[in-house]
Amino acid sequence: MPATKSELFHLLSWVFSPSPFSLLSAPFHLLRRLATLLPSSSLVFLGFFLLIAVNPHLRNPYASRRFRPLPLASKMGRAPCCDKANVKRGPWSPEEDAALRDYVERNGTGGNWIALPQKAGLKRCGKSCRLRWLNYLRPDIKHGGFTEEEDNIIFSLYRNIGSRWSVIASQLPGRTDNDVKNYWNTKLKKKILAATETNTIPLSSNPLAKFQHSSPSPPAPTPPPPLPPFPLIKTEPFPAGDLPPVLFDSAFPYAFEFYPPPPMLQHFPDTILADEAHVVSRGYGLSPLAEDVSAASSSVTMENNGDAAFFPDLGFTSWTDLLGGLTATGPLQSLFS
DNA sequence: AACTTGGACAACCGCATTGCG
DNA sequence: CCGCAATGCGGTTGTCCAAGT
Repeated sequence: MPATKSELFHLLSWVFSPSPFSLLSAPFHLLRRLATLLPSSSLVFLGFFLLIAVNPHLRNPYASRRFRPLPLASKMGRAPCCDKANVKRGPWSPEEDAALRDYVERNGTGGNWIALPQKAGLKRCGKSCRLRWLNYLRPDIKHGGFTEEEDNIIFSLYRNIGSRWSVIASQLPGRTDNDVKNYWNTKLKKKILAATETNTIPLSSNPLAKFQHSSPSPPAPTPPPPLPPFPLIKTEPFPAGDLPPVLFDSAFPYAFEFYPPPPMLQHFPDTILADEAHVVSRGYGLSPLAEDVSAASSSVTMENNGDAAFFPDLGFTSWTDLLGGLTATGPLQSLFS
């Protein structure tokens, strides 16, 4: 289809000239030329395609992700965990809860959650059953509000290991990772921020003072030992699969000092941790239990070296940043923004 | 009373890891 | 060692409900 000189001129004008007239006219010339070449059905198809392509609402007519079509990946590579078209979703009914509870109490999970729903007579995905059991139906689940003691543990661990909710939850009997995560996101984070905004708690002391037992909790048996001068931070990256080697607490010593550390954080008083002359750290090392828990967790990998996963919403890119920030500026303000 | 807003939490999703043949 | 299925995990979204307008 040889283009006429006039059409070529318009096209080139459109590309190279800033003239609004040529900008307007050239596309129409092209479309007119196309129309003479393509059958009308093709144009209808093309128009429809453009309509869909430029309109996100038409691309995805499903307002709720509940009804979102399966992503392409699930149709090609990775097999879905269950037939989503034939499983019930959404909130569990009391009858479903009873069926699942009865089945698990009588037969256990059998180590196979995928096959369980069929055996238990449930039209649910195995993953959904597992989640329901672990987060809600398990007999040892603790429902109800979190105690101040739990607040302290969560905050201490979050500061030290970040959002590894399963590890944190493992230190709170009866609590699930989902529980802890929701509690942190909806309440505890705000609670701590509010405490820092009252100015009653200098950041150089204990941000958790408000939450710690006042009475009749036992008084601090002994005052904390005098802190070595800042900085006390060892800056080497911590190894994969491990918690950071030194965490410590030039800025928040009292949360640990006045409050007994959670079991996984054993106190190794006045340990000299690194390079003899300048880098000293007091504080908390990992118990064997913690190492097991940590090794079992999959969150810290060589790739992120723990840094990227740590305090992701806080703007800290490394342990060094965080620890430096704690003493240099008001960290909690940016922490929870 | 009707509607809006925001909090709380249950549930889902997709990716990473683990375990097994 | 490899590939696949099952499981674990953390981030995100949906739903319910109470309080406010």
